[in-house]
Amino acid sequence: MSRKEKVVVGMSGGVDSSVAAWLLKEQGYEVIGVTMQIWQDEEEEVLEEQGGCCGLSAVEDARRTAQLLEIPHYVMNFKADFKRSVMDYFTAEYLAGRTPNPCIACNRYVKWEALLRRSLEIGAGYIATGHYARIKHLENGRFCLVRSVSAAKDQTYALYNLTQDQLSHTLMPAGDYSKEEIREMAGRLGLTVADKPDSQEICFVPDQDYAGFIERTTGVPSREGNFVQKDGTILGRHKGIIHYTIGQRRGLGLPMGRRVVVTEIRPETNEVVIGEQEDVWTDQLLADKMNWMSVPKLKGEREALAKIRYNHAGTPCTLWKISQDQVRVQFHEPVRAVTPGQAVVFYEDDCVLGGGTILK
RNA sequence: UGGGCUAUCGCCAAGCGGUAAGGCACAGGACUUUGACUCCUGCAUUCGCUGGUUCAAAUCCAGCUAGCCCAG
Repeated sequence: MSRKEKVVVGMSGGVDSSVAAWLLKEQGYEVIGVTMQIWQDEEEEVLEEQGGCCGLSAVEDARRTAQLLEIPHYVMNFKADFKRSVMDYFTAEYLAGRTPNPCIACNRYVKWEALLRRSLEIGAGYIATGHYARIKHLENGRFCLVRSVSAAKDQTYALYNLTQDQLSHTLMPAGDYSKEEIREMAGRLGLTVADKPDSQEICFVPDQDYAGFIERTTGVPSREGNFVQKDGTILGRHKGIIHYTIGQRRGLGLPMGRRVVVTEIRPETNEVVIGEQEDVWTDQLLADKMNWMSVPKLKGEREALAKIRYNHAGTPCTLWKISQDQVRVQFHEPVRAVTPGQAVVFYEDDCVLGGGTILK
């Protein structure tokens, strides 16, 4: 007799992963719900009202949902992995003058590495999440992420860094539906989390003060420095480079009479360069730490659509390999605020070609 | 202290007798599984001070105070 395939669903306590668990159960899988403890201290359930992909009353919500779906539910501790791969990386990047994307690191190293490993250990063949993305097994044997059916809610950008091995053990049932449909299903199922707000912001910084978080965890207050113009003219004092990112205009406190923005961060001299809005538009970038998805590697020149941040519709571009791990990108039209540390993800139609980290 | 000029929200700045534009900054909200961006809303019962003239003054007059410029 063929036993049902076992799949571990990462249940955050939100609507998406809850419905994902139900969908998989409907599809005949033996579903096991797992809630990952990644940063929150049990006692701190106080701040956790806002909802979130990785926080809170998460455990309670997930447990209740699992009960309703009649699937087993476990809580697993991944705090050490999360601290090392996400929080420490996050802090180090900011201190180096770059702007990290913690969600991408969390997906790659915590959800799809630590969780997958443990899931395989307990006999599961797959892990699944509530991400809005689909996975396609291509004719060339590669696994590739495909944008979710609704362009309005597509999370492939944050998942570009998954490896082939990880993808081969992954299911993303939510990608076949729109957010509205998911909520509707949750409502029909009577899930209490049906109307839970979407998660947002950095989950491990509940008060939104990420700079304060960095100062608290490192124990080092950020160092003030100068706001300068490209030519070196000093315009004022800044609160420390970790407070800024390329293209930022609010929070500068510079009454210049016009909207000015951060154009460059110089960790060596602790300077933040201020320029005009148009200075922050460019038509090329350099990326490294490439992860290829639909192809084993890049050869020659290639046309694609590039997203340089989570909320970016994408801009057509041409890319070239300049070394085994780096690519140069020429956009067909200027893009705003290319930011070192952020990810650039390439798409061919709806399929993720690959992606990397923006160098400059 | 001879002459001239200027004093309006944190910064810049309209206003020229009829009951305080605007920009920047700032705050709040929307958007968002990162940071940003963007969008929306709010932001001087008061115009350096004190008197005066007017039905009515930030706008006219006088004095005072402060700053700037030119002479010394």
